[in-house]
Amino acid sequence: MDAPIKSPPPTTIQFPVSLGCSSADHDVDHDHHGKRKVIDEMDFFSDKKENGGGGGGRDDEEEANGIEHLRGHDRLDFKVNTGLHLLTTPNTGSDESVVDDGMSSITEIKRSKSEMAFLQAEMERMNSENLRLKEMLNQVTNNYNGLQMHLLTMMQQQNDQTGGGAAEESKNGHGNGLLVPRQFMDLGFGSNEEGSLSPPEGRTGRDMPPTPDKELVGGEEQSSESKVPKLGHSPRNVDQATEATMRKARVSVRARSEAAMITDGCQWRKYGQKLAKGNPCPRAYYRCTMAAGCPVRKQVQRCADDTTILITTYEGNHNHPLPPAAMAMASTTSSAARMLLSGSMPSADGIMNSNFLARTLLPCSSSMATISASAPFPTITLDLTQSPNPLQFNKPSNQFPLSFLNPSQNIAAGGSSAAALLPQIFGQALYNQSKFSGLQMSQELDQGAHDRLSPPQSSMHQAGQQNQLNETVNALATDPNFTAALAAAISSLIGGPNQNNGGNNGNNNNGNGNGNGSGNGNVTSSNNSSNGNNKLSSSGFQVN
DNA sequence: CGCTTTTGACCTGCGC
DNA sequence: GCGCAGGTCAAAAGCG
Repeated sequence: MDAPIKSPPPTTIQFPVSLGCSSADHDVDHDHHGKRKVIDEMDFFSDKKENGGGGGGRDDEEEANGIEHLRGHDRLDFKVNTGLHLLTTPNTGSDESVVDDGMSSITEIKRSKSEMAFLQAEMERMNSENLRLKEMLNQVTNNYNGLQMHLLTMMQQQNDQTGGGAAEESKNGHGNGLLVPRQFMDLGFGSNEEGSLSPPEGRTGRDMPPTPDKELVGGEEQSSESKVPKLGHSPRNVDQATEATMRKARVSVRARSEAAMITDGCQWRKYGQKLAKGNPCPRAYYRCTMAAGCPVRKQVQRCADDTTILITTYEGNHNHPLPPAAMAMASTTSSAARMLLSGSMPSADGIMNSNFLARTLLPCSSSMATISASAPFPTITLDLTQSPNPLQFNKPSNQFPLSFLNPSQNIAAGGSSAAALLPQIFGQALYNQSKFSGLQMSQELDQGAHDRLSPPQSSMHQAGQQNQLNETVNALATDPNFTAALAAAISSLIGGPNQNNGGNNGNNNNGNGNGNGSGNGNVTSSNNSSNGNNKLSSSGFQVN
């Protein structure tokens, strides 16, 4: 309920990501890169107002009146409202018993006025609280960004010193100024990893990425043979080991959707499909086609137990700038992977550490972020199919069914900006967690950077920032109000208990559709119907 | 015609 | 060594 924040620009926490990406941007992007239109995708970023089915008009009204922007808070408001009403009920009764009919209307007006005043006061209170939370988040974000920038700057300088800088620049296609976007396409470890950025080599004519992991990883493959990376003795070893594992680390996102796949802002090309054992639903393999040689891949498969659950597994880091819509998910998965790796680095207790982190991240739900130790590759699973919070409010089943919502529209329309921030919340929280949990790693990294950066003040400066950030995050993590608010926001955004997919994943029809102008939302669960013979109707598996 | 998807074949790792 | 399963390749087909 941050409605009263009137000026649109500062309505949200200002992440470096340009959240202003409109669906139009998205569409444009798609148009640039391919003619294909996405037909049936679970759109994490469209803010198509699902509840529009029952209350589209209501939404407009409320937004126009500035009554609600965050639905989660809306629920809160509703509760408050209800409570007030209940409290005033006795008065009403007494009034009725005493005052005759002529006076009743006046009394009623008075009562409604006082009620209104109450509500307004309550709203103001909520607003101020909301603002306060936003400021806190802003502060954390700023600290984080500052630190991130600083680290990247140092890494860049380090690269320059080691001769990698030029390559880095040429790869990015920009100068130093690209640090900001970069931090979201690849959180840290920018330097050596770019071995994978080598230009496409002699693959056959198509736009296929030149090399699968083996070639991309190259010499690092040996180091990644051991599933759990060995901690090197030098920071650089740590860096390389982490990079190698980073490519093997996977981030799995479970989301409830009947759409064929989620729209995460990237462009994917399907390169294979398999029937995995134990699951009648085929597993589809995609690789990122936004840049030649991008090592990022993803697997999409439906859950065998519940076919409405879509499991998307990401692997690798993008080596190219991403559109804002893609940055959210990319940063989320990248951060999750980093958290996973940093948490699992110290061999044995790593898993526990990671679980602890997951729990710390989402105190009200240990099941939202789980880490698999048994998988061949370290995998972190973000489960968006469950309602983690006992505070979960009953919401209309159509409300925010499956999508993460489109940041742009959320902001532009003054809609649920928190929804737009969810990936960032995940990503940043995860990343922060990874930093603080795997502290020894980050410290070593920092140390490694410091070793190459003579100025002691830089280390002091960074240490100061680190401490500040540390304190801030610790304070936030231990602040039950914050965690509760965060949990409430997340739980209000992630599908409620009854995401019955009513209206057939209307999450796809955000107005003109996200990158797809044609009939959408008609996912006839083609997966299920056709997976027997390993065939999928094209309508059911359109890719960006 | 160019691009994407499909799909059978192939490669690789792992367990027995 | 063999079989199995996961993952990838690439020719063919489909689509706009």
